[in-house]
Amino acid sequence: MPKRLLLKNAEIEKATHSEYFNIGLSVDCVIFGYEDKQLKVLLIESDLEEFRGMYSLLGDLVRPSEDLDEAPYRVLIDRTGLKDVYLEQVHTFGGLNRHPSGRVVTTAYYSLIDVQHHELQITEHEVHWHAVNDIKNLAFDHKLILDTCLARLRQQVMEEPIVFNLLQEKFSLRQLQDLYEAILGIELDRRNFRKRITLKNWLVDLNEMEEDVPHRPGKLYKLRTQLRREYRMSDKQRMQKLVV
Amino acid sequence: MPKRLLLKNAEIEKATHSEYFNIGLSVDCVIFGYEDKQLKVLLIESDLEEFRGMYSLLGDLVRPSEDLDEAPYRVLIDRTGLKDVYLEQVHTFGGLNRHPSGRVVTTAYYSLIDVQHHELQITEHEVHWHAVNDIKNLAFDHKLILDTCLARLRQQVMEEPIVFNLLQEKFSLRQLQDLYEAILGIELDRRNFRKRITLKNWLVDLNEMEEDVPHRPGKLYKLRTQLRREYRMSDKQRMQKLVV
DNA sequence: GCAAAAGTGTTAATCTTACACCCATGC
DNA sequence: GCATGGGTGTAAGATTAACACTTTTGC
Repeated sequence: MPKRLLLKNAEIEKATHSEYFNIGLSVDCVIFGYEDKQLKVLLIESDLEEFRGMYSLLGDLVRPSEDLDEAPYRVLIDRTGLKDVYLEQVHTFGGLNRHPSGRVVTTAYYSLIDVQHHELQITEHEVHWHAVNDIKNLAFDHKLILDTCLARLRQQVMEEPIVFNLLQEKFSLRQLQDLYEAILGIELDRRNFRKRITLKNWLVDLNEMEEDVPHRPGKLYKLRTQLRREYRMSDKQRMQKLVV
Repeated sequence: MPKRLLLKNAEIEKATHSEYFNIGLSVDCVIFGYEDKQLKVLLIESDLEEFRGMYSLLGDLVRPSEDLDEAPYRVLIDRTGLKDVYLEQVHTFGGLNRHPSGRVVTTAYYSLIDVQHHELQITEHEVHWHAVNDIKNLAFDHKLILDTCLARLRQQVMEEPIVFNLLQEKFSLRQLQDLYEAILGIELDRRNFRKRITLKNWLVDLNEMEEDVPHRPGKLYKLRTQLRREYRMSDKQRMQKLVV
């Protein structure tokens, strides 16, 4: 007899499977910043004995009454004081033994923030910026998570104007190029770079110049206002916009 | 006093947060197939009262002792009898009220299978192929999941030789082009299509001809063996290969 | 005047697109 | 012999890659 013909309601379904509601769910944030011409990521010294002396990403368990996509915002606000950050879900890691506390599945997000943002406050003194290139290993499977997010960032950066979240509002083309080079890990031709950026029509010429540079100052630009609005949003918010 | 300086061990950490281990985790599979020049997806009539008469994706709760990435394989084997399928994790959906049974977060995968595979057996008679283009709505948030997976498939298809998982081993260029058109929803120029495919060097000419076609038969090709090995693997397996 | 970086254009190569005719087969 | 799709090449346009010199400023 095909049991599927008997409709169940959701309450019965839940009771039947209650033993399955026994997996922890967390989010981990790869918070990228840009400083000293290097791509950096915010890490905290692990507070677990098992990973003494190692660093880990910033994350937290998802609360039972919070949307999955809200959790990384909470983490960002708690750890950096910043809201309205750019956030993108990347991948969910669910290996059986990835966490010593038991079964914890984690959804990884990456975030781009301006390290000079006036509201940025990293209060905990165990939290620091680390150059991505210098990171050899991390607690848990966080090195894999970092690598996955970095690969995704590199891919996205070629297509959409998201890197501006890593810069202050005003920047020169040289600063922008340095940033692309830091993210992609390659050198770019200056003329071709400027041509491509111009073609994309992302920028507004501010008719201002750099100041206090020990050489000929460059022009300052900013991201077009409409794009800045669009690409400071998370992918979730963009997705909702698509639906409307 | 900064509490973070007191190292916790994992056991204490778990005890502290036990109330958080109260979220269900499931996987949902968007199983794509190709038949009658249409992209199809495998759906089941919902067995929940709340969604009576609606269809939903094939999914299941993740077992406490199973890797997240193994769960969709189990679903595939249970529902289709197929193993070694192409599977790719796409996105995790964790809205608060997405499931009437309570808090269930789901990780969506898409899969590509050959509807003519000799081992394919869809035993449950509530499970059927549906043309993707005809699907207007689904139970839960499954329409959103389907759309997200379709968008990802369209993107991947342009870059990597994965569509061959939807075809039998031998195929003509016409069949291949029809498939691309079905997935992308656009028409392609035959000459340019053949040129691009030739350039990519994905195919081996089998020196065989189509049979039983009511017109001039086309040549048959297959995917190069090495690529077939690589791209029948899931992204998890490919990722592991990268690490080695 | 020298060091440092800004700013700028052209050419060759590659890739993409659009497009039309003859050919082989089944009926 | 006719209907159906198989098979093929070329030219124009767009994109990308490589490459060097002059200008402006701070010191």
